[in-house]
Amino acid sequence: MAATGRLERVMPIGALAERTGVKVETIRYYEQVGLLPPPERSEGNQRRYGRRHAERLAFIKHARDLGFAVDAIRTLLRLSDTPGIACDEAHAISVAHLGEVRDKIARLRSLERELERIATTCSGGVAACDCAIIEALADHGQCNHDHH
Amino acid sequence: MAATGRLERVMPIGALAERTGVKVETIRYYEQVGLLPPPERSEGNQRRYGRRHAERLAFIKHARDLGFAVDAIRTLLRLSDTPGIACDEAHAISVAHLGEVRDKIARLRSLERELERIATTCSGGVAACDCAIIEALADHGQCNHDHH
DNA sequence: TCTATGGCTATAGTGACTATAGCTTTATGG
DNA sequence: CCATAAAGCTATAGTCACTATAGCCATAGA
Repeated sequence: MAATGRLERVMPIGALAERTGVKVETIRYYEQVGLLPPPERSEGNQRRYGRRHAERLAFIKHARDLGFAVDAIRTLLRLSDTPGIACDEAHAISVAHLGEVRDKIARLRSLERELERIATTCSGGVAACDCAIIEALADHGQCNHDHH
Repeated sequence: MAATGRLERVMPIGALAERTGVKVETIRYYEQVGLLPPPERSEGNQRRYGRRHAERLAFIKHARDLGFAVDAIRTLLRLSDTPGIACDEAHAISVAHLGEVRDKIARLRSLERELERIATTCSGGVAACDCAIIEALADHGQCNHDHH
């Protein structure tokens, strides 16, 4: 008895992992650090997940893929559980993160340019070279680039 | 006696740190992991560095600033100690690293675009919003972007 | 000689997982 | 109905490249 609905949506951790693309160990880790609430357990103490967990984990994965820190995600999740005034804070978090991403892009671009310079100075195989790459690394003065 | 030259170039770890912009703790860490050879010690067991160490540390710092992994730097340093055939391998390392940097830039650009979309959908403060940012994170289907 | 500053070692903490060891549970086929 | 293989469990340690702490010792300048 106690009919559980037409479709049994409950699944073990491996199925959730496969469905969301998050590794089993990582799911357990997210539970441990309080991102994912502890699910029900089977008689034999194994985790059993439902649709809600799958959705929450998808949220977490998406945010992590976007580079949000676990701590920021904790806040975003809290906001998503409190639909009222969520917007302002969520907006601030995204904007701050966007700023960080843009910073990182700018820094990587400047590294790209210097690496290009370094890597093309000596194209390898040349006997007379001893070695431009290593010299470039040794002598920062050659580079007009401020790694801050 | 035992004249040490016109100029005493020997310095303690703090001076080396200041000169190179690498923190004291990080210098000791580099020694521990075998990037920087153990220097001479004073009577009282304090590290005393010379020009060679400063140069090697500058090499390490520059390479780290460029995003080379400590392991890659170990190889580059080995190559720079073996001037003969160094070039090919150094070139390969730089080119591989340049590839990684370009990958990272591409991924960050696509994140930038999605974050822009997310952050501008709801500009904050709007009462009717509940909340576009959080919905965007919850529903990956909205995003035409493949985080791989 | 006193003292402020700096240096020493050893150990633990960071973030976000990942891996391992040594068990127990569950699903499936005979 | 039971054996077995696959999957799950906990607890702990390892990863990378540092960073921080505690508690002690050395050095330089007044």
